[in-house]
Amino acid sequence: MAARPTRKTSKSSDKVGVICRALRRAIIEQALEPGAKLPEDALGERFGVSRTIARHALGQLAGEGLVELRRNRIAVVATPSWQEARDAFDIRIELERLVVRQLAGKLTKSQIAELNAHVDAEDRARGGTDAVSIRLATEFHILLAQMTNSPILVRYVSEVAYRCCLTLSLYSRPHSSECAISEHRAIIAALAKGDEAKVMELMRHHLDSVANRALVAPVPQRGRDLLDILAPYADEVTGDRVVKLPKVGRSRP
Amino acid sequence: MAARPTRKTSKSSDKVGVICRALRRAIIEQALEPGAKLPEDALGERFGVSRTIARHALGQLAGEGLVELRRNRIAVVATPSWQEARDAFDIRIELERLVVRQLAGKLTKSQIAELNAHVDAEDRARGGTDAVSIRLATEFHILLAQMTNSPILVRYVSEVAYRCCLTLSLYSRPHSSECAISEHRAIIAALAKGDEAKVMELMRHHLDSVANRALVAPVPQRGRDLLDILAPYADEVTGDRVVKLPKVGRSRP
DNA sequence: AATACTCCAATTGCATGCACTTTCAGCGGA
DNA sequence: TCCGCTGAAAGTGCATGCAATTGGAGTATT
Repeated sequence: MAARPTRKTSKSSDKVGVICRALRRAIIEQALEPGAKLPEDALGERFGVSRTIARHALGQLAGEGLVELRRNRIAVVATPSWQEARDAFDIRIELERLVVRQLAGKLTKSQIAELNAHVDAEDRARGGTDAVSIRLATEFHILLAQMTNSPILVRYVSEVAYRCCLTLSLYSRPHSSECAISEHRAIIAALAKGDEAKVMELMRHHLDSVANRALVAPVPQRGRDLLDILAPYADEVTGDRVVKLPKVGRSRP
Repeated sequence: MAARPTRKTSKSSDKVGVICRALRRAIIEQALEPGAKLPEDALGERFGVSRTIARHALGQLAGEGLVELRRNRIAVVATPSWQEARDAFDIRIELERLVVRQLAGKLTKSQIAELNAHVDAEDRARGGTDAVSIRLATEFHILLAQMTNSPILVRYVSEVAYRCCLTLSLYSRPHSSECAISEHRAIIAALAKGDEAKVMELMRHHLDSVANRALVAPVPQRGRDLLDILAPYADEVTGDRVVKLPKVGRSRP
């Protein structure tokens, strides 16, 4: 009757959230490379919402460090420097050691089964693209974090893991997932056994080797980074530009 | 000279940022208690901007965990559960240990002077209100983080420190700043000496004792928490409400 | 040919308006 | 007296419109 004003409000539209998730995924699967432009109009049109919503979503992603938001300029997918990437991994190591410390010996049978199932999926995806492997590997770590039942920890682990994903697409050589997968299995085993010290060390080693495999060159400053290097200097100058950077072949002409 | 289109674009209005900072500060100084309502209209009017901007700012703060955003409802200052507070402190300990690990033995003379000056300020503020003491103590930790030159670390330490501030106002007994201040001094000394292990242990002990002083009761579930406890249950039911919570004396009538 | 200038299209910054949802005071029935 | 109902007020969700800024192609100048 007229007495039921909202029939299925539970469908909480949450358009901003939807767009955030979509963009996040697109970014970590490298469908959107670092530096890719994200105009509000285009996003809005693509997702069937107004600029307002797209804008709001970009704001959230900027808060997570996945998107760079410069005033009056088109938003772009973040391009972390090599040092920032290293910092992100350092933080991630500590956070995820905390995760496994809290989890060691406390997992239920069904949780362990769930973890194993996920790694099986990773295994199955080995034939597919790198992007999918990387996403699945990342989701394994997020799954672990979720099992702590600590929303804050989940948030931070997710964020920093996504950031690390982003850097993989920048600095990584072709991803080799074999070792990552076996290390995931080792971590599950140690968690089940409840060996806290062991699993913390395993996690450190795992993430450290991922980082070292990813961040190959100490500070190579490849290609288009030149633009970003000069950006802060140019921004310092308030009114007029210093040099008009000659053509350096932007990501793609 | 009509050729100078932008005279001082550096005045980047950044209204959203201004509001965020203002609200953040109001929250950590307990001018806005947990649970306080934050209607978009009111904020917009207060800061001389439109609802759009206020809304955007609330979105950012929600991302930082300082504000709770429920669909179609007025935003409120976040009310972390006791467990979330404990989790936040655990994360904070690990992050700040990372900070001092990176900083040990690497501080310049002027940086050490800056830290000492800050603690002096904390000392001077001992006569003032708790709110200011807490804010200064928190800012000491953020200052440390900034000296790592790692934007990511700064962001996470700041966020989690603000969250902890929030919990202090919920669960803390009257703040006694003496020991905190002396511990800050001890940390500076150990940093200057470059004793990495020592300073990491100092930081752990410092934050742990702050947490223990703050989170006194294991899980007392005081007063208005009742509402929050029942909230998820009520939300599960889509259409109609289960019970109409009787008067429980909301924050203030 | 290379550089500087100008102007227009593209895009963001922000406010406002409308539809929908929640809240709550007031009213009527048990 | 207590409970449930109802309608208006308050508040959010979102789209759209306008002003301001930026980027860059085209033109003028050396």
